[in-house]
Formats: sequence, structure tokens, C-alpha cells
Amino acid sequence: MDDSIPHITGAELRIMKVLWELGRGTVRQVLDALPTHQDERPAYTTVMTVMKQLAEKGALTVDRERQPFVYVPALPRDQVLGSRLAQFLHTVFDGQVEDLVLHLARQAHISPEDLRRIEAKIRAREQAERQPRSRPAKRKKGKL
Amino acid sequence: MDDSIPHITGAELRIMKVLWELGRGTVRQVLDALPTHQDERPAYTTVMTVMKQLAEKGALTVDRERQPFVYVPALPRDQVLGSRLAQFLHTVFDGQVEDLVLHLARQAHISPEDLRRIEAKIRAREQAERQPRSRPAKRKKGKL
DNA sequence: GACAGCCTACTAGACACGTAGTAATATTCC
DNA sequence: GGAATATTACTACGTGTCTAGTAGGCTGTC
Repeated sequence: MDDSIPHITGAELRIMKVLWELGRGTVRQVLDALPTHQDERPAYTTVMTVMKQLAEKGALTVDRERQPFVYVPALPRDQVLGSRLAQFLHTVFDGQVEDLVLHLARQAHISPEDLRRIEAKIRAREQAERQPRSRPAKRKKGKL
Repeated sequence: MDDSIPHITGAELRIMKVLWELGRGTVRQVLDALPTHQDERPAYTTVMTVMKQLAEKGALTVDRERQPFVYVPALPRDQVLGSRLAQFLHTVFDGQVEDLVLHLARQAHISPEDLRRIEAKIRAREQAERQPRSRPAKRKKGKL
């Protein structure tokens, strides 16, 4: 199986974000929910074209039984954004995480306190992952 | 004056990185210093074309007195990478810095300890900015 | 001062991306 | 059931990006 994340372009990502938010949706629902930039909305067919592309590359699944078609994200948000981030980190900062965070701190005005909060979250998450008490396995059914 | 950072593409960034490292250089010097991907190097004319583009958009200055031309970065690394980062943060993470850092952490690229070190650096930098007279020692180049 | 070799300017082609139109099909409503 | 409307499939076009070739100019050397 191809477990590599397909490349999601900018326009595609904008639509994925809407669908992650909605959970699922038709072309029209996505179009309506799309954040508008200066009262500019893409054409209905534009959104449809992009959603079809996303379906073709496996980022969306399509329920063709329903009319109009209903699209559902097939890739989790974390995975797609994580993939994007890894790519960015590599190409722009040559994989130097600290360099990235320092730049972030400088321009986003992150305070040390912000970092502490983030640190706490990381620790909390690590705890949760270490003791998956009632964690329903969200593994896909396939062999793994 | 146009103080907005021009858009630097991927191929252009690769070359800017070499020049930031070298300080200045000719097309051939850049070509030779370019990190090779699987023994694949771009053609001389390819590098030249990209460098000319960079000069046109103000990212490089050209000394045409010398033969061959000598190119010098006209934009500081921090500014260009910062601009890239801001763009990325906005388009991918909708400006949510914590979200970005959390993803970074999840990919095991960064630990709470890393964050502590970064936090220390930020504090140090803030100190330096607040009291420019007592230049804090510029941190030895150890690991970081 | 002619020739070889390097360098520059110009041009171009392949590909990706974003956008959307058109024609055909399905659905809805009177 | 037929008109109006919504939806889908197919196609296309402009722009940006990456890559590199070709022609012509400059330079150093014998």
C-alpha cells in the first residue's frame, strides 16, 4: 500500500481544511463554507475540479450513491499538515528545528511562557500516549 | 522603497543558501558548491538563469566589473527565511503558532528539552535587546 | 591576431497549478 | 411530463517554475 501522503497543493489544502471542519460535505457546502478573500469566491466548478483531484489522489473519498456526491476526508489533518511541515522544515531550514523555532519566536513574538505552555502540552500528550488506558485503537483494519 | 521581501522559489532558495554560505560567488563557484542530489547537478546555464532572476528581483547584487560576474546576497538569510516561515505559518497553520510547534514536537523532531534550550535562547536574546551595552557572550558553538 | 574555452544573453519547452467554461446529465417542482 | 435548476465530466487556458540549449561575446595564449 502506498502510505506516503500525496502532495496537496495550496488550493487543495484550502478545501481540505473546510472538509476537516465540516467532517463531510458536498461541493456546494464546501463552496459556501470556504473562507472568502475580499469577497472573492471561486466558481462552483473550480471547487468541484479541485475536489475531484483530491479524490483521485486519495485525499477524499466520494459517496456516489448520494446526489449530489458527498465527499469525506480520507487523510487526517494532522498527517497532512505534518507532512507539509516536514517538507518545509527540510527545504527551508535544512531540518534544523531550532532554527525554525527561533525564527518563529522572533517574528511571531512567542514568549518563553508560550513555549512553556507548549512544552506542557507535549508532556501531557506523551503521558497519554504512554498510557493508552481506554484508547480505542484507531488503527485501520488492514495489516500493519 | 520596496521593503517587501520578493518571492523566492525553491530553486532560487537553494542557490541563495550557497551564496549566504560563501558570502559571494560566481556562477561556477555556486554550481560547484551546490549540494548534489544523487549525483545530479543542474547545468551551468540553469544556475546562471536562476541567479539572473535573483538579481532581477533584488535578492542578489551583481558586480559586472569583474569577469566572470560576482554575485552577492542583497537580502539577509534571516529575512528571507522569516518571510517564508510567516507565509507557511499562515497558509498551512492559519497563523496558529502553537499548532505548528505541537506538530513539530509530534514528529519527534523536538523534545521538551529542546524547547527549554530554545526558551533560554529567546530569553538571552531578549536580554541582549534590552541591554545592548552588555553584549552577552555569543554562546559557544557547541551543540544546539 | 587567431583560436579555444569560458561566460553571458536570449529563448524555449515541459510541467504543475489555479481557475473556470461548456456540454451533458440528474433532480426538482409546478 | 416538461421546464428550470443543480450537478457532473471533460476540456482548456494563462501563469509560474524549472530546466537547459544555442548563439554570440570576451579572454587568455601561442
